[in-house]
Amino acid sequence: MNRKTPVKRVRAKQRRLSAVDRRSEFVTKATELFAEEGFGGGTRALAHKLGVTQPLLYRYFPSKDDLIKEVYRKVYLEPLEIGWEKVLSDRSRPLRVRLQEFYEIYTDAIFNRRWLRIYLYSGLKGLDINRWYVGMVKDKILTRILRECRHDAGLATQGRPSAEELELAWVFHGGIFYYGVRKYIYEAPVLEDKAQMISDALDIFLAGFERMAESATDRRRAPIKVAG
Amino acid sequence: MNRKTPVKRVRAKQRRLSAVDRRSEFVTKATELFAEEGFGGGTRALAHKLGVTQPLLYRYFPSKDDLIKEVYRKVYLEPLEIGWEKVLSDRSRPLRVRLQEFYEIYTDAIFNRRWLRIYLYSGLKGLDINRWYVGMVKDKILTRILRECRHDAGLATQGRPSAEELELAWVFHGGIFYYGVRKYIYEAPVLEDKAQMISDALDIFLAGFERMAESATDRRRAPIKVAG
DNA sequence: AACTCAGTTTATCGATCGATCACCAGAGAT
DNA sequence: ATCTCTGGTGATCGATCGATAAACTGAGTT
Repeated sequence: MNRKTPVKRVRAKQRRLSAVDRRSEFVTKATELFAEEGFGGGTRALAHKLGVTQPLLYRYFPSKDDLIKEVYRKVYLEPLEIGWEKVLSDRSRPLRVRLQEFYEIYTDAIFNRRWLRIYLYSGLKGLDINRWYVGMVKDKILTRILRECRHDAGLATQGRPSAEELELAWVFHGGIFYYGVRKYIYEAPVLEDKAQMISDALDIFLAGFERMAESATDRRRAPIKVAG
Repeated sequence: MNRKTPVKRVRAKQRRLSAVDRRSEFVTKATELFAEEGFGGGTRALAHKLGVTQPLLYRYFPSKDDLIKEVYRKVYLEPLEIGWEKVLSDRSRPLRVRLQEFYEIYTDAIFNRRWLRIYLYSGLKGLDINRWYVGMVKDKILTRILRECRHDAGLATQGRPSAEELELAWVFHGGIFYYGVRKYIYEAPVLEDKAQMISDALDIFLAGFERMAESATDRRRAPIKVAG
């Protein structure tokens, strides 16, 4: 072993891809990696997942941060492609059925390990896109649900929902969301029948909304609150 | 400037602390740091927060991981010091009042940026302590609440709650928890009156539980579910 | 057969990370 | 005044990080 053996370096069969394919493969695998390791996941580990070397990343993205932004875009925008608004607003079907179907579709889209973990990691970073998403949920989902509920209860559907109504909807929505967190982040045992969980949650939400609507018609402000 | 000036290196006034004080100061500041930066936060940044040098950390902790474990212990065990069970189980007071008070105390303890962020970060790491905490919530809080609810509704309080009951309680609990996440993690606007939010959430949960209890006495299994 | 050019690799840089070691400093005991 | 014990510092190591520069490779064009 005193001679520098010219081993010819059997290079792993270099798999060439088109630029667009390679780029999207980077984003896909980066989503997987960052979902597991957080955004601190290394560029070398990412390259390894693709079976390429690390500097190749920088032919497609100026920096790791740009790659991360692409991951955000993909993760946040992907589930939005399904048309939600229609399901909620189609008044030819009963409200209860619409809500059930909407939340089954919505949770089918976001209840998976990848989406939830990326969402939580990005939330902890306090990025604008996360605030944008929360605002979107409020405007496109909760406000719409409340409007339909008011319509269904024979109330005026004008203007914005009250802060208390909105909070009610948030607690309901958050309760369902937390089911996904428990199952896919904490990996805790949950009620297997997701549709049943949604149905039960809807039962109590709708009952609660009716109760609130009734007391709101009686008095101007419902003094339900019990002193702590 | 051609001579090596012996500037005498005015060393920052070395603030000596007792071993126990310094150690606990490390844990406290580490909690702050890790809450903001995640557990990837650097040991040098931590030392800087104490106004000491980085190697000093290793006189008190064998490794960064041991420090992290200490942070876990402190964060997870601190809010447990308040006696919860008593508030929930004191049947001399109305159930509604007990639940309201319990959740006000509980959320006072955990609804702050530090606790919630450490909790989420540790949850994403999938550590045992996180599973332990979730199990604790289930056994010490939700199961107890359900037992009191059953007692209040004149039902049998034997044995474990059904999976569906438990899920109902989880959705309720998760809805309240998500209020804290929205406020302190997403920093989104929330209904300012936390007690009001708890009161409203309790209203719909209790109404929902009664409904469920009624249908459970009628039929053996409530076929409420609407096909999706 | 020689040329071209886009996809990929090798080698390496500077910064930062957790961790180790030898040494320093100062309050209390003798 | 000296010794001792302990909290604290300075210097530095090896590993790993994101990023850059230059060289290589091979299918398509001429």
